[in-house]
Amino acid sequence: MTYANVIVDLSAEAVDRQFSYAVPEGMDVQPGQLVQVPFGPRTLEGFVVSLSDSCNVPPEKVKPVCGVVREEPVVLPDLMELAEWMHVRYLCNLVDALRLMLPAQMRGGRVRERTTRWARLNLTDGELEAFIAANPRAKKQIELLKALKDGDMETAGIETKSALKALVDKGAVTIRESEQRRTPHALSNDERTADPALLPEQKRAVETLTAALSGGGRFLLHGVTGSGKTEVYIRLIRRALEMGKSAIVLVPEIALTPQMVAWLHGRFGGDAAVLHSALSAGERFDEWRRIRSGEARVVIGARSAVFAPVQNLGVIVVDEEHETTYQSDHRPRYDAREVAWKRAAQHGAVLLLGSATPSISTYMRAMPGVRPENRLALIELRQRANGRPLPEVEIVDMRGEFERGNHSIFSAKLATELRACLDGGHQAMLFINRRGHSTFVSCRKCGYVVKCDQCDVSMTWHQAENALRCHYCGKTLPPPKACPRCSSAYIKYFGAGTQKVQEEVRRLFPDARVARMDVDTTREKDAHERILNRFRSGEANVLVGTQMIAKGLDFPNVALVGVVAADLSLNLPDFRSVERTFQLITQVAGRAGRADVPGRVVVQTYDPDHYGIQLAAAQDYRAFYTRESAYRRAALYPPFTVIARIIYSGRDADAVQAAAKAAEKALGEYLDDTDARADTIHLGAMEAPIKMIRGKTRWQVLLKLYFKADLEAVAGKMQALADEAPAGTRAELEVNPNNLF
DNA sequence: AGCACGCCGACT
DNA sequence: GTCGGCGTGCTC
Repeated sequence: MTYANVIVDLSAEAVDRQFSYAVPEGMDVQPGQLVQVPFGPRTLEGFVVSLSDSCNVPPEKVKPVCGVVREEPVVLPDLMELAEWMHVRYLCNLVDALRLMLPAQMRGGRVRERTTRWARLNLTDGELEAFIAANPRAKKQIELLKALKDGDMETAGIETKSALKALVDKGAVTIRESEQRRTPHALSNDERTADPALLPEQKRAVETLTAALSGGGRFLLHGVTGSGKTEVYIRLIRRALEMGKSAIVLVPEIALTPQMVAWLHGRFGGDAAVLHSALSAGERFDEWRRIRSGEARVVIGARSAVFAPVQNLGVIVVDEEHETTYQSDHRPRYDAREVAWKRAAQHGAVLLLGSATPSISTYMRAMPGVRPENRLALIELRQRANGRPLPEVEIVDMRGEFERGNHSIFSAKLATELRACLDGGHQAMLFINRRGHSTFVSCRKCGYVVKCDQCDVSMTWHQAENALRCHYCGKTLPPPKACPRCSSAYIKYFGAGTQKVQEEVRRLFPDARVARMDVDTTREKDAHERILNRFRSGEANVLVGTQMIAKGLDFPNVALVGVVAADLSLNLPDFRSVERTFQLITQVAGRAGRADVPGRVVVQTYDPDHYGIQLAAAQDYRAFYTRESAYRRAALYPPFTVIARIIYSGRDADAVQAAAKAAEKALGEYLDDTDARADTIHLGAMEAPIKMIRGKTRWQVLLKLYFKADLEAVAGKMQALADEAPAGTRAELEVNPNNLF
């Protein structure tokens, strides 16, 4: 007797274990398959994790597998192993990890191959004539038969369905099915673009990397903006394909990197598959199948593409490695960079992390003294591919502007540069890391600031709908006419967002054609592309935007980049705020001067001496790394410690606080009992920096762990505490989260 | 996750 | 006296 050990497709800790089912005679069940099994009173889908000839469950309890959802296994052995690794690493249910391995719609059999049905003539010429003679009155049928003599027809295109049915019943016509792919892009190989020449630096990088294709290796490609990292990826992938291997390219967000997609498509044509959230269920499924079958061997996608079912993996590229989107913010809370590391190791593949501004923790692994198993080899590209120098960056002290009576959001310097840029027929990008018009609304008499009553954040004024909006829960309010606290009429709108910048450009430069790109203007489908196309074509000559415009864009005619308010991200209550600011300024500055037009960058700040801003302006990553890592080490922040927290939330503020306090106490006792106290800093229970979101009070229990601490054990304990959150409260464990708000 | 079993309050 | 609240336990 064969038994199938199945994980049922239910995400609950209580059922996240193997259940054994008998495999009925004649049913072909394999590991990795999706099957249907009886579970209590109902029938569920489940993943077969293994087969065995015996089982240790009383025989009367064992029920049979009732069917297979798909013939071929959906989770290949390597991905099964990866899921098991994630289950341990991220303290998630195994089923949560398994679910990532296939398109969501595939579970529950909600998508299948799309098939086209074709009608084919099943008669010889002689039989056809005999048919006509025998059925002279069947005009429609005869017409159809004659049409089919010229070749098969799609049944969808045949109007006389009754005639077709009659012919099929008589055996004169047969129906065959063919699989049709809903591939969103069909680029033939002859549309491919040619290879540009490589600089010596790029060439050496490609050589080093391709040498590692046979045995594997881990690399950090640190290349200044515009240094041609993409070209290095492409050459490496090409060599992998030549060796019969496949490649995965991870990008932060497909919608924001249309150019990367276009480049890969242009170079790899039909060998490339794209996975992104905007695909329809059918398209996603078909792309997945193209990868699964080996038809597509280059996969590009956001973080979940790290689970693409490629065979014979040769390389995983993680572009813009420092981006926070590689960390999932919901369960399972995996980090695609870590998963990529693990998956590359499984296959002896090359892992290539690329960035102009690597995260501090990644760069640290490329420094001497790191243990070999954690080590990344550093490859540097110091020159821009076009031979141009990096753009010149000027810092403007906005305090001085204010003293000189310039209360505008543009310094004299930025205004002059923008004027010159437009007069020269060039384009400009203005970056401000905040959407909306005014960032907060406050009473000049009593200092009251309008906050969302559901969230602990100030509300932003949006001009288009003349409403105050909360950027956390989306709630809107009409702007107050008088102060809600002191009734004074002196209500003032402070701070600037993208809308205000756009408005000011229009006011001060009537001849400018301004496009704006932020969450508000890109809600509609394809809006990203439309806005970028307007700018690329020159229809717009100023692009105002949030971080969306900071990454990866390559517009040759951009001569000026303005960072309108560099401090916005600097003063956030998070230990990574300086790192974020440095990355943003460096990245956005890199958008200027990418082709023949020299680039200029103006950075406006109220904190001009801050090292984050100074070193970003100097575009000196190494100096920034040295400074920032010294700070992290001294302040015991990651990557020198691990921060773990349980975040409690719920409508009942007292219950949330009590739950957090109880967990604090339980955790403290655990640390004492296990002698882990010395390896950790127990910061205890406290209100979260944002005390409320969507009407739910938030408390956190914070812990820092030194390297020597047993992370797995302590995090396991914290997960157990989170799982025991009392009714009415929710608890979530976060290990090194993206932000600590 | 569901669903059943099971022990204490307000109601036809 | 019953109907039903949701606490605990089980699903191969």
